[in-house]
Amino acid sequence: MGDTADGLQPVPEPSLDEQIAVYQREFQDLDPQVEKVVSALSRLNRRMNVAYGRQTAALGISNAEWEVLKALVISGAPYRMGPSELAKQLGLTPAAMTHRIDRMTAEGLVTRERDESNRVRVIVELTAGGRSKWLDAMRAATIFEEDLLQDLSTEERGVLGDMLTRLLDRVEDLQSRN
Amino acid sequence: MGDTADGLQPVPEPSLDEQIAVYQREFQDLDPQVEKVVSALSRLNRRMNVAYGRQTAALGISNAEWEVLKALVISGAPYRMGPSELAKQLGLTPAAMTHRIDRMTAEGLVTRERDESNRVRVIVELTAGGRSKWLDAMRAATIFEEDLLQDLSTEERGVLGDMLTRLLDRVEDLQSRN
DNA sequence: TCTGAAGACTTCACAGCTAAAGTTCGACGC
DNA sequence: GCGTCGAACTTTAGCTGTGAAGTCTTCAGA
Repeated sequence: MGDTADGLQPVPEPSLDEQIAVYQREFQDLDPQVEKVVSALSRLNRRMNVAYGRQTAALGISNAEWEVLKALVISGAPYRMGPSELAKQLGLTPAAMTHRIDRMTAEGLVTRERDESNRVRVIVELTAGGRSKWLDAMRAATIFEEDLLQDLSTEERGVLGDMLTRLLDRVEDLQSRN
Repeated sequence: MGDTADGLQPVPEPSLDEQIAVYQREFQDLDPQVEKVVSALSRLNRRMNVAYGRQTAALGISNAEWEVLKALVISGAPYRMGPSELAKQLGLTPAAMTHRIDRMTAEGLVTRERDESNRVRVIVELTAGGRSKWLDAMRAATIFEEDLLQDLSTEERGVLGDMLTRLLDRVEDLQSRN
Protein backbone atom coordinates (compact mmCIF):
# COMPACT_ATOMS: atom_id res chain seq x y z
CA MET A 1 0.00 0.00 0.00
CA GLY A 2 1.27 3.42 -0.99
CA ASP A 3 1.39 6.68 0.87
CA THR A 4 -2.27 7.20 1.44
CA ALA A 5 -3.56 4.49 3.73
CA ASP A 6 -7.26 4.87 3.01
CA GLY A 7 -8.44 7.52 5.43
CA LEU A 8 -5.32 9.49 6.18
CA GLN A 9 -3.25 11.58 3.81
CA PRO A 10 0.09 13.02 4.88
CA VAL A 11 -1.06 16.65 4.32
CA PRO A 12 2.11 18.47 5.35
CA GLU A 13 0.40 21.84 5.54
CA PRO A 14 -2.19 23.18 3.14
CA SER A 15 -1.23 26.42 1.45
CA LEU A 16 -3.23 29.50 2.25
CA ASP A 17 -5.02 29.44 -1.07
CA GLU A 18 -5.86 25.76 -0.81
CA GLN A 19 -7.23 26.34 2.64
CA ILE A 20 -9.43 29.20 1.50
CA ALA A 21 -10.67 27.22 -1.48
CA VAL A 22 -11.90 24.48 0.84
CA TYR A 23 -13.48 27.03 3.16
CA GLN A 24 -15.42 28.45 0.26
CA ARG A 25 -16.75 25.04 -0.66
CA GLU A 26 -17.86 24.45 2.92
CA PHE A 27 -19.16 27.90 3.68
CA GLN A 28 -20.64 29.85 0.80
CA ASP A 29 -20.91 33.38 2.18
CA LEU A 30 -17.21 33.69 2.75
CA ASP A 31 -15.30 36.62 1.33
CA PRO A 32 -12.05 35.01 0.16
CA GLN A 33 -10.26 38.33 0.23
CA VAL A 34 -11.09 38.93 3.87
CA GLU A 35 -10.29 35.38 4.78
CA LYS A 36 -6.93 35.59 3.10
CA VAL A 37 -5.96 38.60 5.16
CA VAL A 38 -7.00 37.18 8.51
CA SER A 39 -5.61 33.72 7.84
CA ALA A 40 -2.30 35.18 6.74
CA LEU A 41 -2.19 37.36 9.85
CA SER A 42 -2.76 34.41 12.09
CA ARG A 43 -0.27 32.11 10.41
CA LEU A 44 2.32 34.81 10.17
CA ASN A 45 2.08 35.54 13.84
CA ARG A 46 2.47 31.94 14.83
CA ARG A 47 5.57 31.61 12.69
CA MET A 48 7.05 34.79 14.05
CA ASN A 49 6.52 33.67 17.60
CA VAL A 50 8.36 30.47 16.85
CA ALA A 51 11.24 32.50 15.45
CA TYR A 52 11.36 34.84 18.42
CA GLY A 53 11.16 31.87 20.74
CA ARG A 54 14.26 30.33 19.23
CA GLN A 55 16.16 33.56 19.53
CA THR A 56 15.26 34.26 23.12
CA ALA A 57 15.92 30.64 24.05
CA ALA A 58 19.41 31.03 22.64
CA LEU A 59 19.88 33.93 25.05
CA GLY A 60 18.70 31.89 28.01
CA ILE A 61 15.37 33.64 28.52
CA SER A 62 11.82 32.83 27.48
CA ASN A 63 9.57 34.73 25.15
CA ALA A 64 7.43 35.58 28.15
CA GLU A 65 10.36 37.14 29.93
CA TRP A 66 11.31 39.09 26.87
CA GLU A 67 7.82 40.58 26.80
CA VAL A 68 8.33 41.89 30.30
CA LEU A 69 11.73 43.35 29.47
CA LYS A 70 10.24 45.10 26.47
CA ALA A 71 7.44 46.63 28.48
CA LEU A 72 9.87 47.94 31.08
CA VAL A 73 12.14 49.50 28.50
CA ILE A 74 9.20 51.05 26.68
CA SER A 75 8.10 52.65 29.93
CA GLY A 76 11.33 54.65 29.73
CA ALA A 77 13.94 55.43 32.39
CA PRO A 78 14.04 54.64 35.25
CA TYR A 79 12.42 51.44 33.93
CA ARG A 80 9.96 50.87 36.73
CA MET A 81 6.40 49.60 36.62
CA GLY A 82 3.86 48.02 38.92
CA PRO A 83 2.84 44.39 38.46
CA SER A 84 -0.76 45.14 37.57
CA GLU A 85 0.33 47.73 35.06
CA LEU A 86 2.60 45.17 33.45
CA ALA A 87 -0.13 42.59 33.54
CA LYS A 88 -2.53 44.90 31.75
CA GLN A 89 -0.07 45.67 29.00
CA LEU A 90 0.88 42.06 28.45
CA GLY A 91 -2.68 40.82 28.62
CA LEU A 92 -2.11 38.62 31.66
CA THR A 93 -3.84 38.21 34.99
CA PRO A 94 -2.11 39.78 38.00
CA ALA A 95 -1.55 36.29 39.35
CA ALA A 96 0.48 35.26 36.34
CA MET A 97 2.46 38.46 36.66
CA THR A 98 3.35 37.64 40.23
CA HIS A 99 4.78 34.31 39.16
CA ARG A 100 6.72 35.77 36.25
CA ILE A 101 8.24 38.42 38.45
CA ASP A 102 9.19 35.70 40.93
CA ARG A 103 11.11 33.89 38.24
CA MET A 104 12.68 36.98 36.75
CA THR A 105 13.76 38.20 40.14
CA ALA A 106 15.41 34.87 40.81
CA GLU A 107 17.24 35.21 37.49
CA GLY A 108 18.37 38.73 38.27
CA LEU A 109 16.53 40.36 35.37
CA VAL A 110 14.41 42.62 37.57
CA THR A 111 14.12 43.62 41.21
CA ARG A 112 10.92 43.81 43.23
CA GLU A 113 10.43 46.13 46.17
CA ARG A 114 7.58 47.78 48.00
CA ASP A 115 6.92 51.40 47.23
CA GLU A 116 7.68 53.07 50.56
CA SER A 117 5.55 56.10 49.72
CA ASN A 118 2.53 53.88 49.18
CA ARG A 119 3.02 50.53 50.73
CA VAL A 120 0.23 48.86 48.77
CA ARG A 121 2.20 49.21 45.60
CA VAL A 122 5.11 47.17 44.39
CA ILE A 123 7.78 48.45 42.06
CA VAL A 124 9.37 46.19 39.50
CA GLU A 125 12.59 47.64 38.19
CA LEU A 126 14.83 46.52 35.37
CA THR A 127 18.35 45.57 36.43
CA ALA A 128 21.45 46.28 34.41
CA GLY A 129 21.57 42.61 33.53
CA GLY A 130 17.96 42.71 32.40
CA ARG A 131 18.62 45.72 30.24
CA SER A 132 21.57 43.99 28.67
CA LYS A 133 19.47 40.90 27.90
CA TRP A 134 16.92 43.16 26.30
CA LEU A 135 19.60 44.65 24.11
CA ASP A 136 20.86 41.24 23.03
CA ALA A 137 17.34 40.09 22.21
CA MET A 138 16.67 43.32 20.38
CA ARG A 139 19.71 42.92 18.20
CA ALA A 140 18.71 39.41 17.21
CA ALA A 141 15.11 40.45 16.66
CA THR A 142 15.89 43.36 14.39
CA ILE A 143 18.07 41.20 12.19
CA PHE A 144 15.25 38.72 11.83
CA GLU A 145 12.68 41.43 11.21
CA GLU A 146 14.74 43.14 8.57
CA ASP A 147 15.17 39.78 6.94
CA LEU A 148 11.47 39.13 7.08
CA LEU A 149 10.60 42.37 5.33
CA GLN A 150 13.41 42.19 2.85
CA ASP A 151 11.16 41.57 -0.15
CA LEU A 152 9.12 44.71 0.50
CA SER A 153 10.16 48.08 -0.83
CA THR A 154 10.28 51.12 1.41
CA GLU A 155 6.98 52.34 0.01
CA GLU A 156 5.38 48.98 0.56
CA ARG A 157 6.59 48.89 4.15
CA GLY A 158 5.03 52.26 4.73
CA VAL A 159 1.74 51.19 3.20
CA LEU A 160 1.71 47.97 5.17
CA GLY A 161 2.47 49.72 8.46
CA ASP A 162 -0.27 52.20 7.74
CA MET A 163 -2.89 49.60 6.95
CA LEU A 164 -2.01 47.50 9.97
CA THR A 165 -2.24 50.56 12.19
CA ARG A 166 -5.68 51.26 10.86
CA LEU A 167 -6.76 47.70 11.59
CA LEU A 168 -5.33 48.04 15.06
CA ASP A 169 -7.28 51.24 15.69
CA ARG A 170 -10.37 49.54 14.41
CA VAL A 171 -10.07 46.49 16.64
CA GLU A 172 -9.35 48.64 19.67
CA ASP A 173 -12.43 50.63 18.84
CA LEU A 174 -14.53 47.47 18.52
CA GLN A 175 -13.29 46.19 21.84
CA SER A 176 -13.69 49.39 23.82
CA ARG A 177 -17.39 49.43 22.96
CA ASN A 178 -17.64 45.83 24.16
CA MET B 1 0.64 64.04 45.80
CA GLY B 2 -1.21 63.82 42.54
CA ASP B 3 -1.57 60.99 40.10
CA THR B 4 2.06 60.14 39.75
CA ALA B 5 3.29 58.70 43.01
CA ASP B 6 6.96 59.16 42.32
CA GLY B 7 7.95 56.08 40.39
CA LEU B 8 4.71 54.86 38.87
CA GLN B 9 2.60 56.48 36.22
CA PRO B 10 -0.76 55.04 35.25
CA VAL B 11 0.31 54.37 31.62
CA PRO B 12 -2.93 52.96 30.20
CA GLU B 13 -1.22 51.62 27.09
CA PRO B 14 1.35 53.46 25.03
CA SER B 15 0.37 54.05 21.43
CA LEU B 16 2.35 52.32 18.75
CA ASP B 17 4.14 55.49 17.76
CA GLU B 18 5.00 56.39 21.33
CA GLN B 19 6.38 52.93 21.84
CA ILE B 20 8.54 53.12 18.76
CA ALA B 21 9.81 56.56 19.71
CA VAL B 22 11.06 55.18 23.02
CA TYR B 23 12.61 52.19 21.29
CA GLN B 24 14.54 54.51 19.04
CA ARG B 25 15.89 56.43 22.00
CA GLU B 26 17.01 53.20 23.64
CA PHE B 27 18.29 51.43 20.58
CA GLN B 28 19.73 53.57 17.85
CA ASP B 29 19.98 51.22 14.91
CA LEU B 30 16.28 50.55 14.81
CA ASP B 31 14.34 51.00 11.61
CA PRO B 32 11.10 52.60 12.79
CA GLN B 33 9.27 51.49 9.70
CA VAL B 34 10.13 47.86 10.23
CA GLU B 35 9.36 48.08 13.90
CA LYS B 36 5.99 49.60 13.21
CA VAL B 37 5.02 46.71 10.98
CA VAL B 38 6.07 43.97 13.37
CA SER B 39 4.69 45.67 16.46
CA ALA B 40 1.38 46.27 14.76
CA LEU B 41 1.26 42.64 13.66
CA SER B 42 1.86 41.42 17.15
CA ARG B 43 -0.63 43.72 18.83
CA LEU B 44 -3.24 43.09 16.20
CA ASN B 45 -2.99 39.40 16.62
CA ARG B 46 -3.37 39.56 20.37
CA ARG B 47 -6.48 41.67 20.04
CA MET B 48 -7.95 39.39 17.44
CA ASN B 49 -7.41 36.35 19.60
CA VAL B 50 -9.26 38.04 22.42
CA ALA B 51 -12.14 38.74 20.07
CA TYR B 52 -12.24 35.18 18.75
CA GLY B 53 -12.05 33.89 22.29
CA ARG B 54 -15.15 35.78 23.29
CA GLN B 55 -17.07 34.50 20.32
CA THR B 56 -16.14 30.88 20.75
CA ALA B 57 -16.80 31.09 24.50
CA ALA B 58 -20.30 32.30 23.68
CA LEU B 59 -20.75 29.10 21.67
CA GLY B 60 -19.57 26.93 24.52
CA ILE B 61 -16.24 25.92 23.03
CA SER B 62 -12.70 27.18 23.49
CA ASN B 63 -10.45 28.81 20.96
CA ALA B 64 -8.28 25.72 21.10
CA GLU B 65 -11.20 23.51 20.15
CA TRP B 66 -12.16 25.79 17.34
CA GLU B 67 -8.67 25.42 15.90
CA VAL B 68 -9.16 21.68 15.75
CA LEU B 69 -12.57 21.98 14.11
CA LYS B 70 -11.08 24.30 11.49
CA ALA B 71 -8.25 21.93 10.68
CA LEU B 72 -10.66 19.05 10.24
CA VAL B 73 -12.94 20.99 7.94
CA ILE B 74 -10.00 22.26 5.93
CA SER B 75 -8.88 18.68 5.41
CA GLY B 76 -12.10 18.22 3.44
CA ALA B 77 -14.66 15.41 3.52
CA PRO B 78 -14.74 12.93 5.18
CA TYR B 79 -13.16 15.19 7.80
CA ARG B 80 -10.69 12.73 9.22
CA MET B 81 -7.16 13.25 10.42
CA GLY B 82 -4.62 11.57 12.65
CA PRO B 83 -3.62 13.15 15.96
CA SER B 84 -0.02 13.80 14.98
CA GLU B 85 -1.11 15.36 11.72
CA LEU B 86 -3.41 17.68 13.64
CA ALA B 87 -0.68 18.43 16.14
CA LYS B 88 1.73 19.40 13.40
CA GLN B 89 -0.75 21.76 11.79
CA LEU B 90 -1.71 23.42 15.04
CA GLY B 91 1.84 23.68 16.29
CA LEU B 92 1.28 21.47 19.32
CA THR B 93 3.00 18.44 20.73
CA PRO B 94 1.30 15.08 20.19
CA ALA B 95 0.73 14.89 23.92
CA ALA B 96 -1.30 18.07 23.94
CA MET B 97 -3.28 16.76 21.02
CA THR B 98 -4.17 13.60 22.90
CA HIS B 99 -5.63 15.67 25.71
CA ARG B 100 -7.56 17.96 23.40
CA ILE B 101 -9.06 15.03 21.59
CA ASP B 102 -10.02 13.52 24.95
CA ARG B 103 -11.98 16.63 25.82
CA MET B 104 -13.52 17.07 22.41
CA THR B 105 -14.59 13.45 22.30
CA ALA B 106 -16.25 13.86 25.67
CA GLU B 107 -18.09 16.89 24.29
CA GLY B 108 -19.20 15.03 21.19
CA LEU B 109 -17.35 17.28 18.75
CA VAL B 110 -15.21 14.49 17.30
CA THR B 111 -14.89 10.73 17.49
CA ARG B 112 -11.68 8.77 17.96
CA GLU B 113 -11.16 5.26 16.70
CA ARG B 114 -8.28 2.99 15.75
CA ASP B 115 -7.61 2.56 12.09
CA GLU B 116 -8.33 -1.13 11.55
CA SER B 117 -6.14 -1.26 8.44
CA ASN B 118 -3.16 -0.03 10.45
CA ARG B 119 -3.69 -0.42 14.13
CA VAL B 120 -0.93 1.98 15.14
CA ARG B 121 -2.90 4.86 13.71
CA VAL B 122 -5.84 6.66 15.20
CA ILE B 123 -8.51 8.43 13.20
CA VAL B 124 -10.13 11.55 14.54
CA GLU B 125 -13.34 12.33 12.73
CA LEU B 126 -15.59 15.36 12.91
CA THR B 127 -19.13 14.65 14.12
CA ALA B 128 -22.24 16.33 12.80
CA GLY B 129 -22.39 18.30 16.03
CA GLY B 130 -18.80 19.38 15.60
CA ARG B 131 -19.44 20.49 12.07
CA SER B 132 -22.40 22.50 13.22
CA LYS B 133 -20.31 24.21 15.91
CA TRP B 134 -17.76 25.04 13.28
CA LEU B 135 -20.46 26.65 11.18
CA ASP B 136 -21.72 28.72 14.10
CA ALA B 137 -18.21 29.88 14.94
CA MET B 138 -17.54 30.62 11.31
CA ARG B 139 -20.61 32.80 11.02
CA ALA B 140 -19.61 34.84 14.05
CA ALA B 141 -16.02 35.08 12.91
CA THR B 142 -16.81 36.34 9.42
CA ILE B 143 -19.02 39.07 10.83
CA PHE B 144 -16.19 40.21 13.06
CA GLU B 145 -13.63 39.97 10.30
CA GLU B 146 -15.71 41.93 7.86
CA ASP B 147 -16.16 44.53 10.57
CA LEU B 148 -12.44 44.63 11.22
CA LEU B 149 -11.60 45.29 7.58
CA GLN B 150 -14.43 47.69 6.99
CA ASP B 151 -12.19 50.76 6.66
CA LEU B 152 -10.16 49.17 3.87
CA SER B 153 -11.23 49.39 0.25
CA THR B 154 -11.33 46.33 -1.94
CA GLU B 155 -8.04 47.31 -3.54
CA GLU B 156 -6.42 47.83 -0.19
CA ARG B 157 -7.59 44.44 1.00
CA GLY B 158 -6.05 42.87 -2.04
CA VAL B 159 -2.77 44.65 -1.51
CA LEU B 160 -2.71 43.77 2.16
CA GLY B 161 -3.45 40.12 1.50
CA ASP B 162 -0.76 40.03 -1.10
CA MET B 163 1.88 41.60 1.12
CA LEU B 164 1.05 39.38 4.06
CA THR B 165 1.26 36.33 1.84
CA ARG B 166 4.70 37.39 0.72
CA LEU B 167 5.79 37.78 4.33
CA LEU B 168 4.39 34.37 5.10
CA ASP B 169 6.30 32.79 2.24
CA ARG B 170 9.40 34.53 3.44
CA VAL B 171 9.11 33.35 7.02
CA GLU B 172 8.40 29.80 5.93
CA ASP B 173 11.46 29.97 3.76
CA LEU B 174 13.58 31.26 6.64
CA GLN B 175 12.35 28.49 8.91
CA SER B 176 12.73 25.63 6.49
CA ARG B 177 16.42 26.39 6.11
CA ASN B 178 16.73 26.38 9.91
C1' DT C 1 -10.11 57.32 65.98
C1' DC C 2 -12.48 53.87 64.13
C1' DT C 3 -14.81 51.49 60.60
C1' DG C 4 -15.98 50.11 55.98
C1' DA C 5 -14.86 50.12 51.22
C1' DA C 6 -11.76 49.88 47.56
C1' DG C 7 -7.35 48.87 45.52
C1' DA C 8 -2.91 46.15 44.73
C1' DC C 9 -0.83 42.23 45.14
C1' DT C 10 -0.48 37.24 46.52
C1' DT C 11 -2.08 32.55 47.32
C1' DC C 12 -4.65 28.50 46.09
C1' DA C 13 -6.85 25.12 43.22
C1' DC C 14 -7.13 23.67 38.88
C1' DA C 15 -6.69 23.63 33.54
C1' DG C 16 -3.67 22.98 29.47
C1' DC C 17 0.86 22.61 27.59
C1' DT C 18 5.73 20.57 26.96
C1' DA C 19 9.41 17.09 27.28
C1' DA C 20 10.52 12.66 28.02
C1' DA C 21 9.55 8.00 28.92
C1' DG C 22 6.40 4.17 27.97
C1' DT C 23 3.31 1.17 25.06
C1' DT C 24 1.72 -0.92 21.09
C1' DC C 25 1.95 -2.19 16.43
C1' DG C 26 4.08 -2.76 11.78
C1' DA C 27 8.26 -3.38 8.81
C1' DC C 28 12.56 -5.24 7.75
C1' DG C 29 16.69 -8.35 7.94
C1' DC C 30 18.44 -12.69 9.08
C1' DG D 1 9.45 -17.22 12.02
C1' DC D 2 12.10 -14.04 15.22
C1' DG D 3 14.20 -10.07 16.90
C1' DT D 4 14.95 -5.40 16.46
C1' DC D 5 14.03 -0.92 14.83
C1' DG D 6 10.96 2.75 14.05
C1' DA D 7 6.41 5.07 14.02
C1' DA D 8 2.09 6.71 16.30
C1' DC D 9 0.00 7.51 20.14
C1' DT D 10 -0.46 7.79 25.36
C1' DT D 11 1.17 8.55 30.01
C1' DT D 12 3.63 11.06 33.56
C1' DA D 13 5.88 14.91 35.80
C1' DG D 14 6.55 19.58 35.97
C1' DC D 15 5.78 24.43 34.41
C1' DT D 16 2.87 28.44 33.36
C1' DG D 17 -1.43 30.29 32.92
C1' DT D 18 -6.50 31.51 34.86
C1' DG D 19 -10.22 32.64 38.28
C1' DA D 20 -11.48 33.17 42.80
C1' DA D 21 -10.49 33.96 47.45
C1' DG D 22 -7.37 36.07 50.81
C1' DT D 23 -4.21 39.71 52.87
C1' DC D 24 -2.54 44.07 53.52
C1' DT D 25 -2.79 49.09 52.95
C1' DT D 26 -5.00 53.43 52.10
C1' DC D 27 -8.77 56.63 52.17
C1' DA D 28 -13.25 58.68 53.31
C1' DG D 29 -16.83 59.41 56.50
C1' DA D 30 -19.02 58.88 61.21
